[in-house]
Amino acid sequence: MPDEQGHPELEEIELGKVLAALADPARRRVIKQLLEDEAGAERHCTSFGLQLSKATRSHHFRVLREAGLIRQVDRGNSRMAQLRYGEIELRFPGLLELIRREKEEQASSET
Amino acid sequence: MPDEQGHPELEEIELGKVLAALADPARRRVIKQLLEDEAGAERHCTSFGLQLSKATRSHHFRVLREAGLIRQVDRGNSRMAQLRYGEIELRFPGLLELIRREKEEQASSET
DNA sequence: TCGATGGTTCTATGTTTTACGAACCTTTGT
DNA sequence: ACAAAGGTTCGTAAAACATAGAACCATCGA
Repeated sequence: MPDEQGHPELEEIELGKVLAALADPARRRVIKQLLEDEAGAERHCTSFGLQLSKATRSHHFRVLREAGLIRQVDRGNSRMAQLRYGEIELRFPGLLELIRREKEEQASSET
Repeated sequence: MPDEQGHPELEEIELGKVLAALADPARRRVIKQLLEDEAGAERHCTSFGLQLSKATRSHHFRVLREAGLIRQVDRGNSRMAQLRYGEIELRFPGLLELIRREKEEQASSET
């Protein structure tokens, strides 16, 4: 079962949910940016340049979190996002590389 | 542009569409079964054990085709489905392996 | 030729997803 | 204590999606 903050354990991460989470261009964009940072980097949720209201942003981060792709850590007032790289790589080896390689225009110009 | 039957060319296959196609358990099930056959095998569309009306089945096969995951070939009365394994592997190496490895219960018991 | 078979398309319906404003909660900083 | 800042949740509206029945169009086989 997910922890109090809604993070699934490694074994609970489901391929279906992960694929659904990554099917959205905005969420893929978040993951892509996290992939460009150094391992374990934490990023502020507003730092991804998403042209969305904060309610919608919150929604997308929830989907990513519940799918198991990111971990959200409370840092006082803010909530930082961290890619669960090692775990995802362990569970679905190669998946994140495919996301990383996608051209940026493709992810943003999608229908 | 897609060919007359709606098959995208290799370069036109988009990660977003592929992920969206694979996010559905029924469609993932089809791909999984195709992965179990020998390379290049053709399967009859009714042979996947989908508990769905033929209209819905047709819809799912269309999504798979337009995403570029399968090729549909007319064989007289029937339309056979063929996994575009080599092409997908070329474009998104490792992706199909992830699908193959997913446990069957997980794919079918999803919400 | 004609009925049965296999598939697609159209239309309709219910569900899910995306999106946003408004209200709300918490922490920070003064 | 209180206002500002960062996020979540709620209510809601619009779009997208899954599903199936019905009409339709081929092809196959008798």
